Amino acid sequence: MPYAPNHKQDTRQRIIRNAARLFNRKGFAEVTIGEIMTAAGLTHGGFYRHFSSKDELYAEAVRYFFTKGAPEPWQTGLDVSCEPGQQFARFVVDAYLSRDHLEDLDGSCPLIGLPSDVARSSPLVKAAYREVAESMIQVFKANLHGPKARQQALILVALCVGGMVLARALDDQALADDFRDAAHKHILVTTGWRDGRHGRRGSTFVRGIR
Amino acid sequence: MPYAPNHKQDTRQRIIRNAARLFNRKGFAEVTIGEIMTAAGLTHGGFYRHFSSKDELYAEAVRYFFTKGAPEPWQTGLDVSCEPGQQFARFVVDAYLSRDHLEDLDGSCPLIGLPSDVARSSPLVKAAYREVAESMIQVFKANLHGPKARQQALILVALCVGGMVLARALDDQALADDFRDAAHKHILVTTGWRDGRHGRRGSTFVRGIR
DNA sequence: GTCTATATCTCGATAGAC
DNA sequence: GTCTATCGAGATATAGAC
Repeated sequence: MPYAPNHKQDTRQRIIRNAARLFNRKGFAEVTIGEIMTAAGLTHGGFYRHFSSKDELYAEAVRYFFTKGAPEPWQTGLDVSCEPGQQFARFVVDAYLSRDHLEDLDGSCPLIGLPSDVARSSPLVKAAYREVAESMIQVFKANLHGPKARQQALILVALCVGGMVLARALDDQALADDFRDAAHKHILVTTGWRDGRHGRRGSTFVRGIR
Repeated sequence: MPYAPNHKQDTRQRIIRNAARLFNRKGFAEVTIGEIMTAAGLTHGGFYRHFSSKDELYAEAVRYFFTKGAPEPWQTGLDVSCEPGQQFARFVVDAYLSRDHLEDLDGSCPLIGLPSDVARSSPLVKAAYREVAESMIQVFKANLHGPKARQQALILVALCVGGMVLARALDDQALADDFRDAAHKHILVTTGWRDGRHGRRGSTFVRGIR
């Protein structure tokens, strides 16, 4: 018996992990199944023993980010989704709008890596995308107060995603940085989390976040 | 002489117009040249007498929105880019975050229809995308005051784009509406343009905008 | 469970007639 | 300027050996 009991599960996870990376970097249509399988150390013939279609894998790959792919502290926060105080939410904002995150084409949040791809995808994929969005809303909402906590959380998510999506699509790094900084400052000021300085110490603060 | 003097120009414009619509709806990779040419009433063989590659057409299609594709008042504002008062900027925000705009998959602003596609495209395409983004920044900036006018304009753009990009990618219409409304209210309140009611009269206010 | 081999299809781009 | 015809590359998905 040459296969370990959970060998297939491991292989499946390896496929998903590599698919998430490749989809994030190149988009859905531009990645081939053969490419994914090769990256996972397999040949493309065996793909259909794990997934019934490329689309099904796509949904799994989107979900992957917040189940296994996100950095450690983000991970933790998503599980409990109500860490004490504002420390964690502040950490997420810093990390999300950081240059590291902008440049991490492989491992970034799918919310900013795949928005227009998902908008045109199957319900299966959109559902996975919504799960990620809702968990992000929850993270912010848990650290806000008052009756408008949810509405404010939505604004923070829209600002984080909007700022990063634009920064990603722009060839002009100065303009991209302006978008990130403006969004970051505005969030810190309107939430009262801090006086609103970023830029200078932003990148060191979140170094290693991916 | 069976061809009118500007026949080629007209044909070229017809190709671009149909390409913009198809790219917006289906994404870059999912649209074939044959499909575009058929929509323009031609066969795909003649394509390369107008464009040297699919990529070149893509850049033209992105640019098309704000040179010819946007609704009339938006058009006007983009040309002059400094209408008097806040009336025009307010109009743009209403229209941008409207349900009509959300549902207009063919004719929407490329900023929200193609962000992740453009992020992975050639410098040519990204340059066109930047032109659209910068013109939108200008529209807002011209209607804001003080030394922070530009920074505030960036925030408005990020909120408009972020809110709509998320709304587009979500299968849940209630959540999509929440994002649009939250972004809209927040903009009106922080700019002081109005007290911040949307939703109920939002769609009638911008009816006919596309 | 994973391999090789292949059927079937579709695309971008070119060539040459009209 | 636009057509028809076609090349060559590369895709998804399947079949069957091991």
